Amino acid sequence: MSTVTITDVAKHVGVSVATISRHLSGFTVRNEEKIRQAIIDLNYRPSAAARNLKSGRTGIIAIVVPDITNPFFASIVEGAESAVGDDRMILLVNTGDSREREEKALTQLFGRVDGVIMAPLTEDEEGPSFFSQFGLPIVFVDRVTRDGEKFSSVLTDNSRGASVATDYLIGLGHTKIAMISGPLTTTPGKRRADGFRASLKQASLTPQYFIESDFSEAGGYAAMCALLERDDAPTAVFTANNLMTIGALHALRDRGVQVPDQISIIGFDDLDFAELISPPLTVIARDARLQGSLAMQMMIKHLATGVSTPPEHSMVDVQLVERGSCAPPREM
Amino acid sequence: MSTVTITDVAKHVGVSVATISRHLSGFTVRNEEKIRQAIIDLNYRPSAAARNLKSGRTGIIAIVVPDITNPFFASIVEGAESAVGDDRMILLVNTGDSREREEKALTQLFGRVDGVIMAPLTEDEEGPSFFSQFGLPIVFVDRVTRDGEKFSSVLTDNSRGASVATDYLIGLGHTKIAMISGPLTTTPGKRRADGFRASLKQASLTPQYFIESDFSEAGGYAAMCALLERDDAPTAVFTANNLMTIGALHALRDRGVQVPDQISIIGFDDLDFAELISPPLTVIARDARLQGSLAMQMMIKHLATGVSTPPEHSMVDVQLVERGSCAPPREM
DNA sequence: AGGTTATCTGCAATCGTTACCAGTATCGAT
DNA sequence: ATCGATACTGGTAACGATTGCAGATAACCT
Repeated sequence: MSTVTITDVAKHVGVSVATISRHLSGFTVRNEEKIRQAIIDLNYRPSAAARNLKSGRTGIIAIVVPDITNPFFASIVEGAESAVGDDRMILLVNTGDSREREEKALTQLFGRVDGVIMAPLTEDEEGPSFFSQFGLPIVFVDRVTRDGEKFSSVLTDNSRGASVATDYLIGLGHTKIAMISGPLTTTPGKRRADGFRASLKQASLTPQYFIESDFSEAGGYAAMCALLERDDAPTAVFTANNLMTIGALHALRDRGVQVPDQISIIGFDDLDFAELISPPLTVIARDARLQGSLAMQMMIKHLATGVSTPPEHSMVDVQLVERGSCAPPREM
Repeated sequence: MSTVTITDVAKHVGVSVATISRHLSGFTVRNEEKIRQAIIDLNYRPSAAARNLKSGRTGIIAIVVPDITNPFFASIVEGAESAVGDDRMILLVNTGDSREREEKALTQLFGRVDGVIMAPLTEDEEGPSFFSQFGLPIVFVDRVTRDGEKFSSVLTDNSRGASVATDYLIGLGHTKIAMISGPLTTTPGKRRADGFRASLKQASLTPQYFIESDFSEAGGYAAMCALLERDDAPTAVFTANNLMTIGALHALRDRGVQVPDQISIIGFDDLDFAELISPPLTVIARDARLQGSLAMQMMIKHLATGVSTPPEHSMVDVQLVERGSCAPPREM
């Protein structure tokens, strides 16, 4: 099969390997045309492995996500892909949100990739040395670590997003407002919970309907069921991510609870089909594709300017997309 | 930084590099414990590039998809990830369904990966030599090429799926049945159209409402609009993939057309939120995760058994998931 | 003790490319 | 004709790991 090396091409043309190499690197050489032809004739493709070994670079950037089937992360990846350029490729790692797999991935990634974009949910618990030890450029997406000063990041204003959602419900007249939260050990989980609590406090309400869940559809379902079983059920609920929103909606549907007549619901992160749901879903939206693209741009810039450049941080905005799943409480 | 080589470790322990290498490869050597300690102390990680160069293997398998934000492909990738094992990783290429990017990817992939799982929509037009020239093991997902005998594949019974959908609509009493088809240049596009036509013919109906679209949400939207503008509009529509189904539903919603009262709709490929739509969407479903996992298993098996093994082909089944978006035609 | 395995070791070649170094041909200017 | 500058060229040492070979040491047997 295709085990043609630069030496074969050199022999075929009758020049040295150095000349072929120079041609490949874009320098002008004497037998341009003959070389070009020989490369095609022999079906020669430079060995990426050998190049990596010499240059120390691989042209591959890794993206670590907890769950690629979550539309939010799929969009992150797609955004990153769109910004990756012609000379680099993306290596995807799906951790299933397991800390162990994440760590193993980082170890395996070393030497295979030039940098890593990390968009997982788990919070760093290892302290400052953990990520630094790998000696890899890292850009974090929506995650804060104790290594914060050393790595770039693309963040969401999570607490503001949660506040906007909560304020919106308060503005509609709700007082019995629930939150189905993500794990408080994660950056987005914690920040969104903070925003929720802050808004309630501002309105002199207490967070009596706060449930910590796990960002999964099943978790959202279970949490919603728990809320509905209370004697004094809430009239509005804020779900902290897209999957839990879907789970909660399933629960409401299964119980025959009418939205927004009996309960209002607002989710964090938009969904492609939010308008198709009945009623159309009101959400806090942000541009995931942009976040992915921004992260990739940072990485490329970092790779170009060298290791010594100080880390950058950018914050993408959130906005309320009002559709039909929230209304004033029925009876007050 | 971490530019520790095997030589450094060898010096540190006071043995030759060969010994370290053997330890790394699992052979028993004399100073096990000292070596283990030195590796930790120096934070040594073997260079993947050097290993690749020697062994000719990278431990990376590429997956080429047209659009990672399409839930179907996200599930394919997730399934493949789940089957990849501890010693390999996945490199993702998002082609945006561009034939050009696909070809470029294949070129770049050579030498970087041990094999490629191709799940793109574009049909091979280059003839038998195109994929073979790269000398890479390839497993195709839901795609037939002229190189068919040389490569393994995981296929869907597309034409049966389309027939089941069409027969279902016919069984409900529909005669004015539309199909919003994918491009006929793609395997799934063509096969699904074939199944649709075959079923109509069986029932002595003519495919007068057949529209060839592009598997995109916008395409589905436009096609649905075109159908609705006809004087003699269809009473049922079969959309050939998930994105076009979403587009068609948006069109119906925007026009205020009631489903299933005024029109019945059945889609190909299930959606997470199909039950949340009102009415819940009836679809032809298949197990995308399984397809991805199967493809990866084939690849790993192929890599293990060597190049000479004959290609395998497997076919995953489709099934009708009846929900609420189809009903008998109102007026006949 | 002597001989035979068995086990481990270091040396050095190798993988395919790039980059440094020195060498040669070509050219124009004197 | 000589000189220097310019433009290419080929030889070769890296890059960091693996592996066949042969030598060394230890273990075992008679």
